[in-house]
Amino acid sequence: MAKRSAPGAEKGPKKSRQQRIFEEAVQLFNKQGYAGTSIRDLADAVGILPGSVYAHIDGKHSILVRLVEHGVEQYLTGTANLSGTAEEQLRALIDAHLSVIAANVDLALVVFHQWRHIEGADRDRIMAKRRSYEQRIRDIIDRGISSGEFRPDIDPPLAVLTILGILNWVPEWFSPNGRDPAAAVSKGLAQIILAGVLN
Amino acid sequence: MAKRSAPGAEKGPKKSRQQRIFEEAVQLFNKQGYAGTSIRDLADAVGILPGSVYAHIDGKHSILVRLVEHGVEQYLTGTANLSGTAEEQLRALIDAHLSVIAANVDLALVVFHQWRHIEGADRDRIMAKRRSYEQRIRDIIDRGISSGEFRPDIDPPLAVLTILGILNWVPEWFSPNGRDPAAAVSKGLAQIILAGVLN
DNA sequence: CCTACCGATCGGTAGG
DNA sequence: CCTACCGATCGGTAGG
Repeated sequence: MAKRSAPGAEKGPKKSRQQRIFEEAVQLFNKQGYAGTSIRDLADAVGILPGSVYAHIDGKHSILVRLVEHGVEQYLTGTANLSGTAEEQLRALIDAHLSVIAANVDLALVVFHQWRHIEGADRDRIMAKRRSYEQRIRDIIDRGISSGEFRPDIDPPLAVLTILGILNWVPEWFSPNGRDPAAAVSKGLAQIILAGVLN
Repeated sequence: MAKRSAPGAEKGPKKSRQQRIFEEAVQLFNKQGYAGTSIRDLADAVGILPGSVYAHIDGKHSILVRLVEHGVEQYLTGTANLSGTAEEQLRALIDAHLSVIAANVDLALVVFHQWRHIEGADRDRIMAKRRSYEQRIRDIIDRGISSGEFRPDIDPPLAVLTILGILNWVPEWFSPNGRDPAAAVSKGLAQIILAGVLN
């Protein structure tokens, strides 16, 4: 009875049931893992019966692929238009990366932990996008070394992995409701990262 | 027939079947996740029947708890006796941490990805050990700032999370058979980390 | 989105 | 460590 309210009475924007399923999947995949989450768990979470889930999705696996791929793409689109000096570009990338994480920490955790459950062509496609993002960082490092902004003794591949490690570890501890807002974390991490690479 | 050879004929040291189960569990948990790995998978991997697995272990969950707890403890024991200046201690910790990872990258991945499947008292106990390790890093940072070795404008909690991020991201890309030996990675990461904190 | 259901697989156990 | 088995749950489907 309380389920259906008048269309104009809802507080937030209307969410499709499919959208609800994806959102609940993020929480459940995070808590129980992909394999440990059943279609029945998902159905319970959105308030429908197990068989009805298939009216909205192709299968359990396609939920995971869509979540991870969409998640990865956010990092790419957030850093599509970098300009300025290498230092400015690196600062902008750090900020964009942390904005994506902070916007949905749970999705970030799904992206980094559950992608191993994806195989074959889906995995190849997603990995290619991740590598493309890593290359974006690599290009900034190379440019910074060439321009003399960054220390010449830096090992570029290792620097990329270091920066990725710092940034991708953030979802493990960051809380949107914690005492550190995302902007403060971004500023602090940018300071540490830049201190390590600047000439 | 080929299964049982004369006791002295084996190449490596004798491994108990229990040990074999734990080793195969590391691989399987990594590939399929804890929930996605069945007792039957484990039994197949060690060459016994599903029911026989319970002659060696208490249950599926106890395998996970033991792997993760043992894994976490390695980081603590590897850094139990640090001495010298803050810089020396930090270098030693980085080296010890990477030695533990390099000794068993797959176990490291299980530790960092599968601990979420552990709940209750087991989880509390393991998390306490993790926090104890983090405090060990924190103490080094604090000491380095006090002594003037490290930059005074460092945010200690953030520095700890940065270092943990760099180190704990290593299992995601490190290959023991890759072109970078563990010692080279340790040296490179130490250089980058120290550059970020040294005064 | 529900009813009703499928074959497969799950963790685990009794008794040897 | 095997034989033989248990009740529970799994992803997914036909037909409405």
